[in-house]
Amino acid sequence: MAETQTLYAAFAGKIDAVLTALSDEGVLPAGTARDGVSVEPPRDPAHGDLATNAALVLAKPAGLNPRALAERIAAGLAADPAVVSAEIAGPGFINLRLADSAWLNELAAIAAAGPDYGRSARGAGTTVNIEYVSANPTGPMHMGHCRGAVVGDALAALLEFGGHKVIREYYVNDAGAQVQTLARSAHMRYREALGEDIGEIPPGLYPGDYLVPVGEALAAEFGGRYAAAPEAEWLDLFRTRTVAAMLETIRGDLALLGIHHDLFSSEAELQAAGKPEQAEAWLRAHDLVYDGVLEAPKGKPAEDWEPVELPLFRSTRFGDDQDRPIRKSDGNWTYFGADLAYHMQKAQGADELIDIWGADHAGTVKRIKAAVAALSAGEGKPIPFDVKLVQMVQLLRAGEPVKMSKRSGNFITIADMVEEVGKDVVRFTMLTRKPEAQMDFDFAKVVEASKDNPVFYVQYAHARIRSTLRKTAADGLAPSADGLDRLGADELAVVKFAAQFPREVEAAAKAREPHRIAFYLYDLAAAFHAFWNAGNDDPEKRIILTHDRALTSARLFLALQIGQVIRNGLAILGVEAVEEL
RNA sequence: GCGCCCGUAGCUCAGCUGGAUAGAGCACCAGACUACGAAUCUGGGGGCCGGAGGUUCGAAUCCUUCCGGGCGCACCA
Repeated sequence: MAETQTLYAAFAGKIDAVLTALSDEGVLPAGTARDGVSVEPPRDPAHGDLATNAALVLAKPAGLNPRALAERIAAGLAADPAVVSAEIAGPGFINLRLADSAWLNELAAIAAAGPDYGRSARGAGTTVNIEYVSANPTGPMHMGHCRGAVVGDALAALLEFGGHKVIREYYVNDAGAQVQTLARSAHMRYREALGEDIGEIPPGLYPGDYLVPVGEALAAEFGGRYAAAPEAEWLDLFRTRTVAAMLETIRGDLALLGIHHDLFSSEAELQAAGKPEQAEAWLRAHDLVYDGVLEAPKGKPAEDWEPVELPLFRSTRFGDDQDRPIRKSDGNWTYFGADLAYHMQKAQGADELIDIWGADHAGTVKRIKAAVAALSAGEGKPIPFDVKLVQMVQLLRAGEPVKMSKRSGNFITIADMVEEVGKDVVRFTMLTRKPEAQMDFDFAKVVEASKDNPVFYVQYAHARIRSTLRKTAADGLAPSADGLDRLGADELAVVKFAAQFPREVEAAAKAREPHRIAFYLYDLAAAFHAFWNAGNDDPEKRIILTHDRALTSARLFLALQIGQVIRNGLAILGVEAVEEL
């Protein structure tokens, strides 16, 4: 776990040192906050290599003219040997131009860190629990689960790379009415396996034939014992068996996407352990749960609405629109009541919680946030908690929406998708849009091998690099850092882009947005392709120069490191970097 | 009616949590292959960042309000 001192981090430190010096001289008031000070590449490369807004941000608290302050800071920075020039621009930006050696050193840093290049200690080892997928264990994973699964998994990897410990968790809803329906459906298949003619699966039960093997297994295990027995004798048993079988299926489906959770938490076990009761008792003791009557729902005509007294959580105190029941009128826990206790349980094993939910659950975000906020007090510590909503994916086939009918059990499964287009395409494509925006997934487009398909574009850049290295290795040419000072402007442009990887990772981790890595990789691939193609116009710019082995080795070294950065980025996304297409 | 998300080039989308003249791809126009992999690259046109106010040195970004689209709004999970 090498922590690389990256170029951007190094300059942030240098700027900070200059500010400290100015503070010592009395130019800056002591204790002036430096939070807003940033170091970033300017949008326009003509402005230089790095820019800082330090003077703009600090001018006001220091009571100074921004440009005057900028001159003091720029003078301090210009003294650094790695800085070729420090110019003041616009309202008070300081633009730095760096010596080529500074960038070439970064290339060496990539080589030294290898797969750890870009890894950050920013997370400071704090534990983040990410709950994602958590699909009901009533059938195979289908398309609707896919995006959240990929986004959650990539976010987990991103946060790990960003210096957090991560718990990947799956909440198994094995306690409600739906899993009882599942058990009854399995019982039908069980009777069928025993030779009974069951005809059509009755409406309300799960018709999918994925339960056929479950029925067969039950028949093999129990024979005819429960065929005509009253439900009370087999319901729990069949539920347990069937849920276990469904979870096996789901684990297999997730594995196809390269997803492996650390923890599967059972709602039934949570309830059996009395966790919701404990939560309720604590909340009642703090006047956060009371017995009350909900208002009739608005917006829809409430035909069958009846006022009933229920135990209500005071979520309105935390910004929700309505207090929310934690138990149903039959005394059982509502989904929310159990989920509340579940979040308390998760908080005990982590410093921070993240839930990845489908957008169709947006309406319940406020209440669960309210619950975690309330329970923070009970845990004696604030529990940072974020719910990431993942919007719908519309499946298309060459522009035409794919019809899916859940009722008939005819839906596109994740296994179908992976089989048709491959894991890497599914994962990368799901990450080429910010999660909160709706998205189309067109089976025809995602397998297209062209530059408007980012997966292939990035893979192609990597494959080109690997292909070049294979070819030169066969000729006895090896990458070498010895002649790096001979690299020119075309090479440096790519290096400068690659050097931004660590800050992209940090920014993406901070924002919890893995899709940024996908976009960055696309841009990095573009920078490499541009560099490559310069060799088409001018043969002297090709990587392989038969008349100059030293320069070839230096360029190979560059290519090797660009490939490394692409691999590191793809690793975060869970996408394999291929050797050839 | 209420809540959440979205609205950026003709189309599909980025925009580094407030920075400089708003960027990519597709499409369109004009170019680059006797190949280190052209599945690529170079150049060009194309914008009231949905509208209107506000906050400040500075707004696509933050606040208010309207318009348009999506999702949700029960003791379902």
